[in-house]
Amino acid sequence: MKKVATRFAPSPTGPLHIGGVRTALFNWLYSKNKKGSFYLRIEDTDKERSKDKYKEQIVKSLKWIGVENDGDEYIQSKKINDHIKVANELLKNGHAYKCYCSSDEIEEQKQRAKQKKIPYIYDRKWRNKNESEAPKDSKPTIRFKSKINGNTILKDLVQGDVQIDNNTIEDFIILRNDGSPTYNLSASVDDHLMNITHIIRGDDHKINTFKQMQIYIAMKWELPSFAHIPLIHTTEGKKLSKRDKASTLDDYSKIGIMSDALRNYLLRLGWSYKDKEIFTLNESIKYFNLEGIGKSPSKLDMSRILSMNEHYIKNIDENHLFNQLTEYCKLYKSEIKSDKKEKIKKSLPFLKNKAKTLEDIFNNGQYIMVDNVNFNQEDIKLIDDKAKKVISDFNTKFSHVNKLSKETLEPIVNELIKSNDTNFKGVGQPLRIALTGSKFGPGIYDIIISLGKDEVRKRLTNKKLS
RNA sequence: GGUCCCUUCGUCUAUCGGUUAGGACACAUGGUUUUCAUCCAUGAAAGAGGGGUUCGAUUCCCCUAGGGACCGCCA
Repeated sequence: MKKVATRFAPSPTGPLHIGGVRTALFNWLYSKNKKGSFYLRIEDTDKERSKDKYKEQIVKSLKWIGVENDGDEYIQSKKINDHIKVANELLKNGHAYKCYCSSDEIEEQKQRAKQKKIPYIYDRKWRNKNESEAPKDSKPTIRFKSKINGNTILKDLVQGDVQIDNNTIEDFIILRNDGSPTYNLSASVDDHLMNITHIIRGDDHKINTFKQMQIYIAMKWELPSFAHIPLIHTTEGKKLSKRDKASTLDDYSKIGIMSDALRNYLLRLGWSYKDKEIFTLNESIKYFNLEGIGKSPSKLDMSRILSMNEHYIKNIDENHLFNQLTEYCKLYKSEIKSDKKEKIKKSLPFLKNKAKTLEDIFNNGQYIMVDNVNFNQEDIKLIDDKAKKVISDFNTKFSHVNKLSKETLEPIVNELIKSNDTNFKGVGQPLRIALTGSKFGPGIYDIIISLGKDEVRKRLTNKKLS
């Protein structure tokens, strides 16, 4: 058995969206499961649209989600000569021919086909014409001589046997009239040269596969296996595109989605293993297979992403969570001041309890991170004379407490409930507003302990409360 | 329009001819609770339609309908 090799081959012409990330993930997982290799190939032969910043974004995205390529990135534009060499070989052995049609001529044919509502397919005009009839001063394109008769069966590892009439595949261009190779040529040559054994890619490539298979066959190369995975759809049911909102990884990381959670979500989108929902990285490598990939497209569902993230927030190691949080704050919010870090870390057990995202934890922990309380304009109105008395009464008794814990604080609160003839809310709410600026938030004892004695006393004597 | 693909709760899915069609998210209700949450329990919720094949079809085949992808000298 040949060693399994997969690849992910994006073109750096736009930001990588999560459909691409999932394709990369599946390729990577498959290769790791088979103890094979996974390569990253940058298909940058469209010089006009390829941008370095997109390439960097792609590399960064894959790294973020945990997909690592073996070896260096393969830069397609550096291999153009290999592609041209193959084109010439195909030309020499009769599998390709020169086409002298001008682009205007082709364009006209397409228009005509559109008007007549018949499918456009290149009319193979130059397939059998003699070179001597070629117009002068006209540079030809090189077209692949596709099969006209019979049919081809693609044994797709996800979709099963897919049969197509050969005459529906046109004589596609492999070399432009400027001599540069086109996608189908470059991709097949590279896949062959890289010894790719399994090509796992989006369903939208299926027609290309039939073209590329013909190149393989004409060159007498050993065919790789193909697996076409269903596309990810938007909630409207259309193919996800770069223009769609919330389609890049950054769109998710900036709202505080963690990479492990998104990886797990993407893994389960279109793939399943029994009833298992949560997969560690190692488990996903261990269980991933092509049989588990479904045949129908799946829609993106934000609430599932959120709940997956919530699961990870509540279950991962707290040190790890803290690191993720500090990194997140640094990147997208404001860096947590060093004197607040320890307080935040200790408070994570309850801060994370009501969070679906890192952003939620940031918001929940805001009261610890700030030096001065930001009062909610509506909530501060709840501080009436009665509340003020509760606050100052509490402060008096609190000043005698040395060790902060629920056990030492609860008696004080209970006393105040009695002496002020109120209920827990009558005490808890004013204190919460005084300490955090909002009537919503963590439990009052958690707040007090997280802030520390000095900070609590400082906040309880805030002039805005008197 | 042509070619190809798809179709189980709202969503992601399990089922590989015999199940009260299972799980998860979301939703609803109840309980716990000091606010907001968490947590726990319960509930509602699906085989697109029609033909076959079979003792028996969600499962296999065909047709219809609906949805999607592709149809570049882009990748």
